[in-house]
This record gives sequence, structure tokens and C-alpha cells, in this order.
Amino acid sequence: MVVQDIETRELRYFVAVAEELHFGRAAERLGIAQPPLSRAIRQLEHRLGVQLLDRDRRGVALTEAGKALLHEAKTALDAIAAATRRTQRAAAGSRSLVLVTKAGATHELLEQLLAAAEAEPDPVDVEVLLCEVGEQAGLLRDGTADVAIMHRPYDDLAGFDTEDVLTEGQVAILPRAHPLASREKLLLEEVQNVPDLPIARWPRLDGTYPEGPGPEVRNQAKLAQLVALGKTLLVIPASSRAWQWPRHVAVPVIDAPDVTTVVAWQPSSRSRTVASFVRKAIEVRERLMVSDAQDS
Amino acid sequence: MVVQDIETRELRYFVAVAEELHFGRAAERLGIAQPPLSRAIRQLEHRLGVQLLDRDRRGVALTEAGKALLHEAKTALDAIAAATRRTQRAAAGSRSLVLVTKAGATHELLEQLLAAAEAEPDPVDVEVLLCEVGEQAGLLRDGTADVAIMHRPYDDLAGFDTEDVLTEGQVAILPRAHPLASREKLLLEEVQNVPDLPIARWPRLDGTYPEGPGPEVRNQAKLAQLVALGKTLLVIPASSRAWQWPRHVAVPVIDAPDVTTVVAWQPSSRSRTVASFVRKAIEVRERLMVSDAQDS
DNA sequence: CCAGGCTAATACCCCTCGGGTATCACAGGG
DNA sequence: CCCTGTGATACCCGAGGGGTATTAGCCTGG
Repeated sequence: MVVQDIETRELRYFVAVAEELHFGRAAERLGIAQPPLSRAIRQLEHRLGVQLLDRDRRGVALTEAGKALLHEAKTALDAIAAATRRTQRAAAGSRSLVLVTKAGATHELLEQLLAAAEAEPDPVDVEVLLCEVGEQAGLLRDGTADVAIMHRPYDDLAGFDTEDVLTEGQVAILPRAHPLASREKLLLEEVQNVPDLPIARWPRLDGTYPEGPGPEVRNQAKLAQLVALGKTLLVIPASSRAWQWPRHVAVPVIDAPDVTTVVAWQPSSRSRTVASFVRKAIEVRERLMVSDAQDS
Repeated sequence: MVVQDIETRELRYFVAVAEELHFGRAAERLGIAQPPLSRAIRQLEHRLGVQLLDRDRRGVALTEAGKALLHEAKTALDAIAAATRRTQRAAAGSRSLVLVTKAGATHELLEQLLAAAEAEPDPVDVEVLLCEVGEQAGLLRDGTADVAIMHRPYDDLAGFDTEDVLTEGQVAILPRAHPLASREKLLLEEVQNVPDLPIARWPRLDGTYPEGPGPEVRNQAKLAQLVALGKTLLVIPASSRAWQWPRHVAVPVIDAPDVTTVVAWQPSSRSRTVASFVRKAIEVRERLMVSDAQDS
């Protein structure tokens, strides 16, 4: 069977249908009419020799193969988007770099990295892109960003090359007046079930929220507000104290897993600019380790 | 600028031209005529707003942006090929797995892995694919294979998830009658410049060979023949002795870098089959480590 | 139990655009 | 100076992608 390549148009169409599970809505989202979409998907199925959708007269469901394709198609489309972005960037010839990080996190470290990049004899122009939690991977994959600052073990680093920059313990952020605020140190267990300060719930990859008493949050700004209002409790890497609020206290949570801040990039990247930025990041790490040693 | 996605057809066309650096030959390779190809590339350049090729009246050269796109396009096309392959595999519903490894390498280890996979209550049907050195990464990326057995530091593991299975020293393979064959151990330096047994040269990624006195080899079979004829000298992981020949001797090269055999897979893989195979591989590693400890 | 409203599939038409042939424009080399 | 080999143009054709109108099932509600 000579399977000629799938066209990206077909992948876009399939992704739309697979995500909407509804031909009409998918067609609307794609800006085309429903019948051509139905036809395109049928053709795709026929070409692959695989049934992708179970069409119940009332709606549509993905088969196992369909689930597989949905996943593969997304990464393929990301790769294509990355191709255009990187090509255009290369054409601009810029010694410039897009760095993506979570809004609000890693303030001091970021400053140091940027300063180091500035200090180069041939300075790299670093554009900083702030995004919601969990979006970094996608932006890196689709070429919007060249490097990301991410956190192990929280972020999904699969498929990226990474370089550790900083490992640190975590602290709980509490209202100054809270009973736990006077403690020297805390345990995870103590922090997890504070009745009046339930831990906030972040959305999963599919957008739904886990069960629990805590408020639902989607970004750091909302979270910061909730913390400031004394509505929730927060366990974050020690260095993120940078966005602390005067009315709150940071108490080390000694058995919380260490968080490692890493710079991540696409392994397929051949950009010299990325390479030199990573080298700078390693220098910053060395510097941090030295000053750590002096502290203790 | 609303840049609609590039179609895979355009990527294929561009890759052909970029690799051939000649519109006529590229068109022939694609099975189309030259004029439509010229037009397609022009459209692509226009759409991206980027000049990809420098057309000299006598031939074609890649611009910087063109080089970038060539690289990106290849990975994107691999991703698309992977999408169809994995979808079809998923549709077949098979608890089967394609494992790719270099012909001739890792004989014993592979046997153990396969035996372990067989021994499962719900056995995984592992299809073994043997390929030339350096091809594994591509086959893994384009979805032909699900897992690969590769060797650090020799193979390019960028972009894959890996699990170490076995670390070992390297030995030199010598004709029994050779002066060095009687030695207890050797140093890299001694091995590197043996006038009558120059080390074989492998092709680089672009297909050219490095300079040197040794014979050019492209695959293990050819190499095996050369070794058997006493034409070249070989430094390989100790366990690869499995393909030793009676007339040859293996002498440890004590300062050669350790070689680690790893199983590698696409981090985007969500296949339960791959996951369970990797788990099996880890079990095999444990077993090997125990028997190592008993040996010493 | 039937009507009405969803859904995806079919039928059919249009016209864009991908591909083919013929030819041109131009640089180098004999 | 002409010939050769290169990519670009001009022009035509037809497949196929997209639109509208309609149909065919299935579920729900009265």
C-alpha cells in the first residue's frame, strides 16, 4: 500500500473534529461547511485504511486509532508551525531569542540570566514571553519560543533537552496571623489539610479540575490574589519568595520534593544563539553554587 | 500576517530541491515536471515572506533561512510519517512492538530482552528491525520503530527518552597472531595508530567520510569481513564479543570511554506496550547488575 | 406513537489551483 | 558565436476541495 503523505489540511481537520466531537462545530471552527469536512475525514480514513471515528447518529466518538492520531497529529502540526516560525526567525537573521517562562516565577534567576546574556560581547536580544502554567511545552514545541524556564518535577520535560540551573527546597506561604506561620518548619502532611486554607487546584491537561475543597485557579495572577486575600495556601520554591506579600510569611516545608529550575530547548535546535544562551545559564548556575557555598 | 499552515506537499518539494540543489533533478525525484516545482517553491517563499534559495543562473544555493527550513521540514515530515504509521499500528490493535537495533550489536542483551518480553503473561510480539549504524534515530522519529537499542556516547539520543540498561568497557579485536594480541590490556593511544591495522572510518551524517588511513565502512557486515581478513582493528563494547571470530582475540582497552547500552523511545509515545517493554528492560538491567556483582 | 429537531451523509455544481507542455531568458564553455 | 544546461513564464486542462440543498437516521417530548 503506497500511502502518500497526509496533508496538513487533513490533520487540522481531523484535530478539529476529534476535539469537538461534532462535525458541525468543527466545520464552523475551521471556517468551512460541514459536508466537505465529512468528506475530508472519510477520505482520510480511507487513505489510512483505518476507522478513526465511531459515528453514532447522535455524535461522534474516537476509536483507539483516532486517539492515537489526535495525539500524533498535534505534535506533527506543532512541528510544522515550528518550521515556519524558525525559518522566518532565521531569515530575520536576528541574534535574538524568545524565552518563555511562567508568569511570576523565578524572578531573581531570570534577572541574572538576562543580565548575563546582555553582558555578552555580542549581546543576544532576549525577548521574554510570559505564559500560563503548562503552556511552555507547547510554545517550545511549536517554535514560538526557543528556550523555556521550567521546573522539575512539575513541568513535562519529555522531548526536550534540559540543563539544570538551580535546585531548592519549597516554602509554604501563609498569612502572618495564621497559627502555622510561627512555626520554624512544616511537613507536607500538615500543610495539605489545613481546613481554613485549602490548597488551590490547577487544571489538568484536558482542562478539567481535580476534586477537592480548594479554589480553582488557572494562572499565577489569580493565585496571587487568592493568597493575598488569605483564601488559600501555597507551597512554592524558596526563591519565588520574590513575589511575597508583606502580610505573609514563608515557612520551609522540609519534606516537600526539591524543585529544580531548568532551561529547556528543542533538541533539534541547531541555533548557535540557543547554545550560547544555555552556556550562559550554566555559568549563572556555577555562580549560584559558589554563593550558596559561601552562605552556609 | 496570517500565515496559513504549510502543506506537507510543499515541505516535500522544498526538501527535494534543497537536497538536490537542482530543480530538474528534484522534480524528477518527485515524479513531477520542473515548472510546477519552481512555482511551488516560489509560492512557498512568498507565503513565508522569506527567500529560501539563491538562484544563480547556474544552480541553486540555500540561504540561511533555507538551511533552517530544510532541517525543520525533515523533522516535520518525520512527525507526519510517524502519525500515519502509529495510527495504523494502533488500528491493528496489536500488542506488538517494533524494536530497531544495529545489525550485529548487542546480541546477548537483545536475547535477554526478547526472552523477558516473551515471558509476560500477556506476551508482547516484538518485531526486530536491523539497520545501518546511525539510522536508528530516524526510524524512531518517523514511527517505523517504537523502541531502539542505542549506545551512548556514540548514538545521537537528542529528543528521545532513554533508560540505561548496561554499561561496559571496550575491547580491541585483534588477529590472534598480532603483536598486541598477547597484551593483558591496551591504551587507546596504542590502538589508534597501529600502522598495519588502521581503524575503520564510518560515514558522517552527511554521508562523507573523515580523512584517515583506515578502510571506509558503512555497515557491520562489511566491517566484520574486514576484521576477519585482518585488515582493520576494532574497538567495541565488551559484550559484543558475541560476534567474535575464532582467529581473533579481545583485549580490554582500559582508557576507552565506557559504552552504555540504552533503550530509547519517543517521549511523545503513550503506548502502554512501549512502557511495559521498558519496564521489562529495567528488570533485565537489575538482573545483569546482580550477576555482575556475583562475578566480581 | 408520532412529530420535530438534531446529527452526519449524499448529490451536485463551481472554480480554484496543482500539474503538464511549450517556450523563453540567460550564463558559460567550446 | 552558437550550443548546452539552467530556472522562469505562459498557457491550458482537469482533479478535487468547497459550497448549497437535501436526505436519512435517531432521539426526545408531547
